[in-house]
Amino acid sequence: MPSHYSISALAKEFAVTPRTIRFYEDRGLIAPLREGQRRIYRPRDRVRLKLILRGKRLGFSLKEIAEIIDLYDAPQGEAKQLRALLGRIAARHAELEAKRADVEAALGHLDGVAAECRARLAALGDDDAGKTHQRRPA
Amino acid sequence: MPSHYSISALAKEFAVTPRTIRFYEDRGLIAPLREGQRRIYRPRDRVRLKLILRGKRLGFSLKEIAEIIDLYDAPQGEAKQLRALLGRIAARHAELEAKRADVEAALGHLDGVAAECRARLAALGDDDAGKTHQRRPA
DNA sequence: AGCCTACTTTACGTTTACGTAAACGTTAAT
DNA sequence: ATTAACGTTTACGTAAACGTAAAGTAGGCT
Repeated sequence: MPSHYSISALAKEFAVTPRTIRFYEDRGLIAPLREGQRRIYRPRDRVRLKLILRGKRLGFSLKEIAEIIDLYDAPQGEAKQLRALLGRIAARHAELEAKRADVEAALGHLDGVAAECRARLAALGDDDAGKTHQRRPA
Repeated sequence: MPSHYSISALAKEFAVTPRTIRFYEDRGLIAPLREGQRRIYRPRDRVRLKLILRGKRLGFSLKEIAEIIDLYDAPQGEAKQLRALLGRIAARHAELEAKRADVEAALGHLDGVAAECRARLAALGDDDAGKTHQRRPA
């Protein structure tokens, strides 16, 4: 595991363009070191990029992602601040639980359609309708 | 449960603007009846809207959502088409599973930060650090 | 030296998903 | 009869998240 990366190395690893990574930096989501003009990414920068992309996959905006990542990077401070932090964490937790519920619902719906689909296939006299997902009949 | 809805009724129920609903229609995601000029939404249109908004919350584009909803609305056809449909359903299923994994990972990460946060609170001599999420000490 | 490759900044272009304003029709209430 | 509430179409505006092109820099190879 390298101790630092070039922008194109990271871009390649996560299948994004350098432009994208620079854009995230412009929005304050990531802050690599500089060696002259060039950007040097440490492992922690790599982790941040990973978190950013996961956030994107979950449908968060870059602004929201910035707030979420800040949660991770700020577990210092006094009791009062820590309490406030816990509050914001709880809020994000609730959001994620809601998102999980959405995923479950969508999966349930989809499985329902799949079942109906296989049923129709079976009704058409297809003898191997379960190729894709069904358990083998005992 | 009403047998049909006006655009503003639906808009209010789902906390979106009429403009949004018309836009979805423009993109072919929904197709209400017309009574003269006015749009009349049946329960099935309401369901579609619900599915659209869930898709949005999960980070799908309207184009992807259109394809997904089409899966739900097309479980007819011949064996060959049904098999193709099952294939597309399986692909979407995999996407959703991946999304679920992302949610789980994010929740895990978040819980880790929360735990660390509570630990620091405790270390600061705070006696009630678990207000937000922790189980009561026996 | 000359060229290639990777990196940089600057800036304008593009797509998606709507917001917003204009101008108008229909029904219901005052 | 007029105002209000709700609906319609058309069209331009906008924020987010990049794409893309231009023009320059810096190190390495031959």
